[in-house]
Amino acid sequence: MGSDAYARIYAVVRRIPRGRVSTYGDVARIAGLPGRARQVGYALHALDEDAGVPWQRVVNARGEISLRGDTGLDSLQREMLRSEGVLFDEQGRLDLDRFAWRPRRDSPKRARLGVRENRT
DNA sequence: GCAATGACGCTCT
DNA sequence: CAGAGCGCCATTG
Repeated sequence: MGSDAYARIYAVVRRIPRGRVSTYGDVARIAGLPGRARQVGYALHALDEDAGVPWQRVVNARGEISLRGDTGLDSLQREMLRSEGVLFDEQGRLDLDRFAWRPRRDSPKRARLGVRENRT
């Protein structure tokens, strides 16, 4: 534990703006750990509550909350995201084309879809 | 050190 | 579009 990889992962997650989300695979890739999406899951699982890392902004590539329901964290994550303006459909999924965070380059396509601001 | 597990992802059906 | 299968690799028992 205490590995440098975890620190990189946390640093990337901290960069995700409020009202946006990223995926495990994207976080891994941005952190310089391509193909290690699962390690992102381990890192977030071992995370403390008061670590100041917005773990709720990380979802899987389907735009769905990937937590298992037995801990109750899945509902917590959905609530936190909803309070940030991230909307879920009836299938419990969010639209990655609208809410996915794309660092280093802002796609005009996404801007056209109305992501530039979150107004309830 | 081997086998099973998992907050994942991509491809094929 | 949904489900199943396979690949991936750090972590755990």
